[in-house]
Amino acid sequence: MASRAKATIFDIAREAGVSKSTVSLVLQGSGLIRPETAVKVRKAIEDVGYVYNRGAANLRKAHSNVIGMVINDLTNPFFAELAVGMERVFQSAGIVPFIANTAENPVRQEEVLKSLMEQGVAGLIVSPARGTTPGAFRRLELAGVPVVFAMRRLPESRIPVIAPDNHRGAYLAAAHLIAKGHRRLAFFGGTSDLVVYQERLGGFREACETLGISARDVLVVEGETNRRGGLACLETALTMAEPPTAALCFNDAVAFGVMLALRKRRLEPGPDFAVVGFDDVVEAEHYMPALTSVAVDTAGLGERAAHVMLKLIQSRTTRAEDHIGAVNLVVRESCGPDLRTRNRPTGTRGAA
Amino acid sequence: MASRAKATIFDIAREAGVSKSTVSLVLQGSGLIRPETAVKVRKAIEDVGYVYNRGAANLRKAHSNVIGMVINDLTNPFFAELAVGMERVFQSAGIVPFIANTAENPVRQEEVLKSLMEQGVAGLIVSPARGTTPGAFRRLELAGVPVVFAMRRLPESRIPVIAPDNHRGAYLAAAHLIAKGHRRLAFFGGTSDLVVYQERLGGFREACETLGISARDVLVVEGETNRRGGLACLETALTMAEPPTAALCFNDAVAFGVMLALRKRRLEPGPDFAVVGFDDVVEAEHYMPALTSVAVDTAGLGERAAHVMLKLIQSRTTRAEDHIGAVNLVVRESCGPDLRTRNRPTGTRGAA
DNA sequence: TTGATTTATTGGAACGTTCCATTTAATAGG
DNA sequence: CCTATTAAATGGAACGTTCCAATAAATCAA
Repeated sequence: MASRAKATIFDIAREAGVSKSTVSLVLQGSGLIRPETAVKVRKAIEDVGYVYNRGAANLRKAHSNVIGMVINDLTNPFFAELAVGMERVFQSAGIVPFIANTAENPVRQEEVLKSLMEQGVAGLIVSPARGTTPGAFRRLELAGVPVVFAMRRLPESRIPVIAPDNHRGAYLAAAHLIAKGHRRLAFFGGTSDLVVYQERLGGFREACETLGISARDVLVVEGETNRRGGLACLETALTMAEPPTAALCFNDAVAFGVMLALRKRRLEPGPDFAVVGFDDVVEAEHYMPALTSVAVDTAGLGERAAHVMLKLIQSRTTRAEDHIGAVNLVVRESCGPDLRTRNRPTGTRGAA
Repeated sequence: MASRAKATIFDIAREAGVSKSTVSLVLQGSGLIRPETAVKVRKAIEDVGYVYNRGAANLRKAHSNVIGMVINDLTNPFFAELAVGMERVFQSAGIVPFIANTAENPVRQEEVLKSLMEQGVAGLIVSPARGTTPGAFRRLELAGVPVVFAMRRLPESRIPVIAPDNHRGAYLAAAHLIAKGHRRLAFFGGTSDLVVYQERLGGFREACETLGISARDVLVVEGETNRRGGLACLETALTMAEPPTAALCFNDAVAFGVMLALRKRRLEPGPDFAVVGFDDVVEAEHYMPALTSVAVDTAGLGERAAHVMLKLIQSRTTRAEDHIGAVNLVVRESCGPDLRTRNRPTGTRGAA
C-alpha cells in the first residue's frame, strides 16, 4: 500500500491531481480551498500513508510547536505531578510537551538543553538541576527561546519563575512545631547552592527568631533532597549532645527518609520526634503516620507555568512576571501530640 | 554579540572565511579538514552564537537521533524508574530520549504518537495505554519506525516486547499466600483488556489450581491500576459473604490502595489481611508495613529495552525477539504471620 | 460584451543542512 | 620542472515544507 520511501506532499498532489501548494493549504486547514478539493486531497493523504514532516515545515515557519519540560528528578513524584499539571494545559492548546530528565546533573542538563534547542523548541519550562551555573541559560536567551523556571530559580537570573511561597511555607511549618512545644528544632536536607533552600531555611529561621527560639537551639543539616538524604540527616542530628526534638524537612522525600531512619532506631515519628515535610505529595497523606506537610498546589503551579509559557510564546517576548503560589500547612499525624501537655496526667492518650 | 536572526552555517562561513561546506564538515567532526581550519571554524561558531538546526539536517540525513518514550502513567513511580533505566543507556549513546505521557488515555496516545512521528523520531519505546486499539501502531510500522513495547504488550502484535515474567511472578506470589495458610484468595485491580492482566491472573489461577484452592474460593475484582483502584477493590471484596483473607494486587499502587482501605476499616495489613504487590517499586520497602512484592528489576528492563531499540535502529529493521525478565518474590511484612499457626496459643503475639 | 472583482489554484523561491562531484593547493616521484 | 597523487576546500543540488505573487476560472456590474 504505502511505497518504500516516505510520501511527501508531491505524492499526495499527484494522487489527488492537484498541485503541492493546494495540498499544503489543505494540511493547514486553510479556508481558501474548495471543500470537494479538500476531501479529495484528504483521501489521497490517507491512501499514500503520509506523515507530516514538521522539521521541513519549521524550516519555513517562524515557530515550532514543541515545548520542552526539563526536570531535575523524575523519580520524585512531586515533579511528576508538576508535569501532569502542565500537560493538561498544553494538551488543550494542541501541544505535546516533551519531558526530559536531568537527574540533578548539570552536565546532563547542558546536553538536554542543547538537544532541545537543536530540535527547535518553541519554549522551555525548566526546573534547574542543583549546581547549575549562571551562564547555563545564556544561549537560550541569546536565541530568544522563552524559558520559564518552575519551582527553582537561579541566583541572578532574569528568567521568570513560578514557585510556591517557600519562605512563608517554612515559617508556617516552624511556627507549628514551636506551638506544639518544641524548643530544639532542626532543618534537614537540601544544600545552600539552591535558592529554594535559602528561602525555606530563611522562613524557618525567621520563625525561630520571632517566636523565641535561640539560634543555638536550631540545628541545620544539609543533605541530598531525597530519602537517602533524610536518613543521613537524622543520623547526624542524633549524634549531637542535645539533639533536636523536631525537624522541618526540605521536602517530603527527605521527610520520608527521616521517618524511615526513626523507625530503624525504634523511634515513632510523631510522639518521639516531630517531622514536617514540604510539597505535600500524594504519598504524604498515605504514609504511616500521615505526614504533616506544606501543601503547594503542585498541579496548579504546573498549569500556571504552562500558561505563562503560552503567553510568552504568543507575545514573542522572553520576559514575564514571577508567580508566587500560595501555600498552606496541612497538619496530619507526624508531629505527634502537644509537647507542653505531654507529661501532664491528662489521661486522654495512653490507651493504645 | 549575536545578531537578531539566528545564525546559520553561512554566517559561520563568512566569519571564518571558509565555505559553508567546510563548516558542515567541521560540525560533523570529519577528519578531512585541517586542524587549524577546524579551530578557526569552531571559534566562529562560538562567536556567532550558532545553534545547530537538526530539522534542516534531518531533511537530508536518513535518520534523526531522537528516540521517544511513550509512557502510560508517569505518576506511577514504577514507570519513572523504567524511564531512568532507559536514559542511562541512551545517554551513553549520545542520545537524549524524549518522554511523553499518555495518562492511560488511548486518544491522547494517538496524538502523542502522531506528534512524535511528525518530529521524525528514530524509534519509539512504548508502554501502551489501556484500551489501545490493535491498529494504533500500524502507521508506525508502515513508516518503518522501530517500536519496542515495554512492560505491556498488545493482543496480536508482532512488535517486540520487553517485560517481566508476569505469569511466574503471580504464581510465586499466590504460592506464598497459600503456603502462609490462606484458603480464600483474591486478585485485585487491572482490567481484562490488558494482556499483562491476563498473564498475571493466569499465574495466580494456576497456582491456586495446582495447590488445591478451589475455583469458587478465588475472587477476582477488576479495577483501576492505581491507589484508588485498590481502595475500591477491597471495599467490594469485603461485601462478600465469605470474604478473602489475602490478595495479590495487580501492581504496587493497587496494593498501597488496599492497605489504605484496610487501615480505614481499622484492619492491620498483614495480620488481618495479607497483601502482595507487583513491581516492587522503591516505596514498597518503605511502607508500613513493608510490602511483600514481586520484584521485576525495573531499571534493568528499561536498559534492556533501550539496548534492543539501539540494535533495531542500527540494523535498520523493525523486528526483534521478545525479552522476558526474571522475577522474584521479595517477602516483607504485609502478609503477616503464618495463618496455620495463628490460632494456636503461641503467645508470641498478643501484646499490642 | 467588457472590465472589475472574487474565488481557487498554482509555480517558484526560500528555509538550513548534507553530500557528491569538482576544484584548488600541497606534496611526491621522476 | 612537469606530472601524478594526496589532502583540503568548495559550489550546487537536493531534502519537504510554506508563503508570496501570479494565474485561471467564475461571478458580477455596467
